[in-house]
Parts: sequence; C-alpha cells; structure tokens
Amino acid sequence: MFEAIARRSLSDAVFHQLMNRIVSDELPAGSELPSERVLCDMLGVNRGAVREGLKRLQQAGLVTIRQGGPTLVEDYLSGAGLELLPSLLVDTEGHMKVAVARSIIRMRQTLAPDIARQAAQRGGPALASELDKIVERMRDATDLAELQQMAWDYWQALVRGSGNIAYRLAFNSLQKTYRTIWSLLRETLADEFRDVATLARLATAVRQGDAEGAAMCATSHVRKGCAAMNAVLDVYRDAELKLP
Amino acid sequence: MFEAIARRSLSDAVFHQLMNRIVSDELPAGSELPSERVLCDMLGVNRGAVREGLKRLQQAGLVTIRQGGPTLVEDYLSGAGLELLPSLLVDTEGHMKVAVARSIIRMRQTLAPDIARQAAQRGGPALASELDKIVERMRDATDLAELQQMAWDYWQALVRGSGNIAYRLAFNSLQKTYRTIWSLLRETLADEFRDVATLARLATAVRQGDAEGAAMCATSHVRKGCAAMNAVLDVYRDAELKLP
DNA sequence: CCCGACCAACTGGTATGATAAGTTGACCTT
DNA sequence: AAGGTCAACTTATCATACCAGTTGGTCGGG
Repeated sequence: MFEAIARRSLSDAVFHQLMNRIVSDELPAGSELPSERVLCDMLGVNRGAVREGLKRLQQAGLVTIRQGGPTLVEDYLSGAGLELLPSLLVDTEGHMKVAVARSIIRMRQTLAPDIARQAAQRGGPALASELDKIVERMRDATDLAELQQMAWDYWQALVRGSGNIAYRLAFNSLQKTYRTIWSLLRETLADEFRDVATLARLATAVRQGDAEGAAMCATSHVRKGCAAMNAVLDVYRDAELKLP
Repeated sequence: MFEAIARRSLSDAVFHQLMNRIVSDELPAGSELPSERVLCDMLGVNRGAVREGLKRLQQAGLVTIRQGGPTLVEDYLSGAGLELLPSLLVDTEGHMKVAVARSIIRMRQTLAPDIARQAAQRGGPALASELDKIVERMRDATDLAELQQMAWDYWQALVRGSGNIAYRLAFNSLQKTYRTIWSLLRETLADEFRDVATLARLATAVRQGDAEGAAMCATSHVRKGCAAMNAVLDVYRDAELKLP
C-alpha cells in the first residue's frame, strides 16, 4: 500500500546525474569534466559531495581522475562492469532500451542451464529439499506478485546451491537490473512463473544428481519466459519501451 | 623493465582495507562498523577520506549506511556484483582462492560458445575481417606474452561483435579479474593461446554466419585452456595457491 | 636553435572546524 | 501499556584552509 520515501544523498545525486549524462552520450568518451570546484558551482553543492560522486564514477570505470589534470570520461562499454546494467536498461525518462533487454534475456538463457547443471552436481539433497519447499509454496500461491517473488527465490537458491561464486555475483547484478522493471516482468513472464511443474522436475533432478536432466529442465523453463519477453520486445523493434 | 610507481589515495586505501576485511570475514555480515569519527582516529586519516571509502563500499553493496545509525556490513555474496570478483580471487597476501578460480573458468566455458554464436549471427564480414587480422598477427607472434594479449584482443573483438551488452559488461568484469593473475595464466593457458587454427576456423564461421559452427569452435578452443587450468588447480585441491 | 631549470596557475588530495538532520533508547507522562 | 519528550548518539552537509602533483609557459645557458 505505502512505499518507503526515497531519500538520496547529494553525492548520490551527483553520481547519478553524471552517470546518466555519460551513458546517454551527453558526456561522450574522451571529453573532459569540469574541475571539482567548477562542478560545485554548477551543481550547487559542496566539494565533498562532488568528490564522493566522482570517486564512485571512477570505481564504476566511467571516468579516470588524475591529480593536476582534468577528469576524463571513459568509454563505459569498455570500462564498466555488469553493475552498470540497471542504468543502461532504463534511462532517466523511464524508457527501456530494447537492445539491452534482449542482451539480458540471452544471458539468462545461456547461464540458466549451467547453473542448474552445477547445482545438480553439487547441491545434494539439502538443496533439493529447499527447492521442493519453495515449489510447494508456489503451488499454493494465488497472487501473481507472490509467485514472481517465489520464482526468484527458487533461482536464488539454485544459484547458491551451485557453489559457483561467479554465477552468484552475476546473479546479484542481474537481480538489481530485474528490479528496475519488476512490474513489467510480472505480466510478461506470468506463464513462466506458473510453470511450477518444470521447477518441481528440476528439484527432483537436483536430488538425483542428474546434471543433464536439470540443465534440460532449466532450458525448457526459461525458454517460455524468454520467448514471451522477446515477443513483447518485437513490437517495439529497436525502439524504446515506455515503462508504466 | 621499469614499472610505474603505484600511488593510491587515502580513500582508496580506506576502501580496500575495509573491503578486504569484509571479504575475509574479519568483518562478518551483520556486524557494525565504527562511526566515521572513530574510524578517522583508528585509520589516522581525515573524515573526507573515510566517507569516500564508505560511500564506495556502499556502492559495491558491501555495507549499508544509515544516517543516525551505525553502518552495517552486508553479506557480500548476496549484495555484491561481478565487479567484486578480482578481490575475491586473490586475497591480501597474494593467495589465489581455488574455488573462485574454478567458478570463473566455468563461467567462461559457458559463455564463450554463445558469445561466438551471437557474433556469427550479428557480426558479419566486418567482424570476420577484424578477427582474421588478429589471427594473422598471432601467427607471426614469437613472444608468449604478445600472444596472450592478442588472444585477449580476439575475444574482446568477438564480444564487441556479438552486440550483446550484457556479455560485454560481464567480459569487462572478467578482464579485470584475469589481469590480477595475468602472468599465471600466461603459462597455464599457453596451449590455448597457440591454438590459433581454431580461432581462424571461428573467424571463418563468423564470416559465413554459421552460428553453430562458431559455437563449436569456441567450445573446443576454450576447453583446452579450461582443462589446463583445472589440472593446475587440482594440485591445490580446495587450498590456496601462492602467486609469484 | 635546443635543452633544461624555473615558476605561476591550474588540477585533485587532505585536513579541520562547525552546523544540520536523522536514529535510537531511556524516561516520563497519561 | 501507549505515546510523547528529550538527550546522546549517528551520518550529512558545508566552508575554508592548505598540501601536492601536472601543465604550460618563460627564461637563460649551452
């Protein structure tokens, strides 16, 4: 019903404003940022806030800071990591970039089977029980929003159970990205969420240590959602999709 | 011969010290950090430096900062993104975590074929020519270090050509990770680097738009390196590998 | 002419103080 | 017991110094 009041610090505001200007090519790669003191005047904040924002841009690989020289904008496609994905998917006006969305779908489609495979190899009955428990709750779910959250919990458990740290970190980055379009995904992926049967079969495969069976379950499960998502995106071919 | 003098700012030092203490569980999830002022005393730096470091920890998903309350350490396996991988792979004493290394190898093995597949679908002759050019230079290479760099350039071009933004960002994160063990990889992956023939076949598949052929080339190419790497890691089963 | 020393005017980096604003928990009132 | 009040924390912000590195010039000796 009620949602938390969003509060952002000044340095957050500095960071996001500059990041958005960079990813929108308003500040192209190779261009110079104004000096810290000038930025203070332009943004109307103190130097500490500007410095914190710039340091975070540097950490994100979007700029390089040199003492004595100007701060340079880097090519974010070459320097930034997966954590930039949420900002690339949705721009400041709330438009979703279709090309980015397709990229994410593809990555999910590629990783999901191997996550399931490795989970079956290393998860054991403990993981299988955990998955079964989530499946049970999904069977009883009435609300689609609940179902969506539980489907996510299922994958979170699977990734944890895979014991693959790289997958887990990538999954975290993807989660933050999904959250930006969470409500849109709810309707689009509804059929995938309701495909509890396949998730149950996947859990069984995990229990039996059937790696290839688990991978096949994962493949067929995410195929549903990927197809639905691509169908939605096809309507907007290479355009931008206005989010509600 | 000579290498650049590494200089790090105080806020960098603060960030890295705290990050290392968090990923080494010296500061476990749920624990509270000292207040900014106390940290200033303990670390012997000014508050600005501490604040910049803390803000970066927050951005990395390692802590949550609340005004009025203590700064809490988060579970980095649940909150951090792929950009944390370099810090997890090698600890402060220069020991490589074998489990992390295996995770990365697996991710590479999973993503590589689909990167090649998508590159073949979308790269076209322009990409193929670029790849051919790199292959030619690799054939002439004498130094293993040069070969390593060019092999990397090859994959960089392939990922760019795939047009998949998510892959590209993940690739950037992986690159920063590889760089931390660059010299170790040189010897271990030597056989993969010398397998220029398969890269040439992959380029041909890209030129012909043969997606599945490209994927198969990629699979067989990275299999060599992955096997070699796993063989090295097997010696150190679940232990840590001291880097030179 | 060239090269190096020098210097002034930038740049970011550090330090310190004061003030505002949010959180918490004890305590007191009703 | 529920709710209001307040003191003692915390982080957030601001302002102003000064330190340190880079840059680009001028200048003088080879």
